[in-house]
This record gives sequence, C-alpha cells and structure tokens, in this order.
Amino acid sequence: MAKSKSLEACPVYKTAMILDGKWTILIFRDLLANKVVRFNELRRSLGSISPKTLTERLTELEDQGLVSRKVYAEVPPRVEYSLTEKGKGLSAVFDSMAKFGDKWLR
Amino acid sequence: MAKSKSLEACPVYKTAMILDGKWTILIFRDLLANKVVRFNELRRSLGSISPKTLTERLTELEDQGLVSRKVYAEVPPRVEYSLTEKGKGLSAVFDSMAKFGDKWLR
DNA sequence: CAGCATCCTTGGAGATACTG
DNA sequence: CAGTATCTCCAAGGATGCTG
Repeated sequence: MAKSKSLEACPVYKTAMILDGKWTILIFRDLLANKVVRFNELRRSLGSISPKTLTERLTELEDQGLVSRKVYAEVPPRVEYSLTEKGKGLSAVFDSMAKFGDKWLR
Repeated sequence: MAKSKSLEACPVYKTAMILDGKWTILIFRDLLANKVVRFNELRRSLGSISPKTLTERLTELEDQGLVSRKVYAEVPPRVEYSLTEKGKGLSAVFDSMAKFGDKWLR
C-alpha cells in the first residue's frame, strides 16, 4: 500500500499505513503473543522472511514508536524486541479483525 | 501485501488480506459513508485512482461478497455499488482503527 | 457512463554473501 | 548473533486511448 497524499488526516488511513507490509501484522502477532523476542527467533517464527526485510520492518516500527529495541552489550550480541504501550494499543484492532474473520471468513 | 502460505487459517491475517491494496480502505470509507455510489462518483471522490485499478478493486470486493454491484439497463448505463452485510461487518474494524489513530497518531 | 485493453514504471520483497 | 550490502524480480498501480 503506497502512500496517498491528502489523506494524512484520516486516523483510519494512518492506522492502516502502520499495518501495511507483507509481514507487519505477523510481527505484531508474535510480539503480542510473546512479550520479548530476539531477532533470529522472530525470523524463525515468521518462516521465510529475509533478514533485510525483517530489519526494515523492525526499524520502521521502532521509528514509529511501536516497538522497542534493547541491545545488550554481550558476546555474542543479544537484541530484544517488544511492543511499546503504543504498539500494544493496536491489540483492539487485532481483536476486531479476529472477530470479523471468525464471523465472515470461512 | 502479497499472500503468505500457511497463514490462511489466521482470521486476523485473512481480514488483513481483504483490506490490502492502496485504495481498498478508502473505497470502504466511501461506501460506509454513502449508502450507494456510482463508478465515476467513487472515482472522483477517491481523487487519482485509475479506472483500471478501481475496476480491479471493486471486482475483487464483489467476488469476496463485500460489495454488491447493481446494473441498471439504462442509457447511459448506471451502475451502483454498495456494501453487503458482510462488508458492513468491517465497520467495527474501522472503528477500532479510528480509535487507535485518534489516540496515538498525531 | 462505465468500464476494457495496453503499455510502462516502481518499489517491496527475495536470495545470497559478508561482517562487527 | 544480528544484522548490512547487492543484485534481481515481479506484481501492483499509473497513464492513456478506445468502446458498448
């Protein structure tokens, strides 16, 4: 979903832009289910995502304040991802989507 | 958002697939606001969508049973689009997205 | 009016190899 | 382990002209 000018005012549209991307909702799903996840852990649970794409999505989500990234100064490196309060705010959206899906899709 | 195998079971994911596409949520927005809309009317209110794309989206939505298409045997032709009950079922999703947007975005 | 047929462009994502 | 750097590709959309 590419950006559309003139709609940056619509809260529904802005929320939709957050959820855009082939893997985004799956990342949220994992982060909602597990409080804290590491990079390769997330990568494995998503299945076939490339590291480039995962990094891109996570960086975007972090820049939007939806995901927090904690780096531990260890060897080997450890990085943990989790949802911020803002990110957790999306759970209501997911709930309503689940309800719709359960009722109308298959 | 391209399809991902193995997730056709997740109701959230399936709902997200419905909403995918650059113009889809905007089309729903118009159809939720106005009970009935004609092709060029929709086209104008969306702004810069190409007729090809609008036809594609509407056909998809019709195939999914979300939008109903009524053709009147008149000259010039008149075609009216509106939401089905299933389509209206998405309003709860839009509501929760609006709430999130209002609270967290801007 | 409501599309359809064509051609073209773009960027999101995949694959793979490499590094601090 | 957690990424970065490249290269490649395809499908979603855009632009435009035509038609029943």
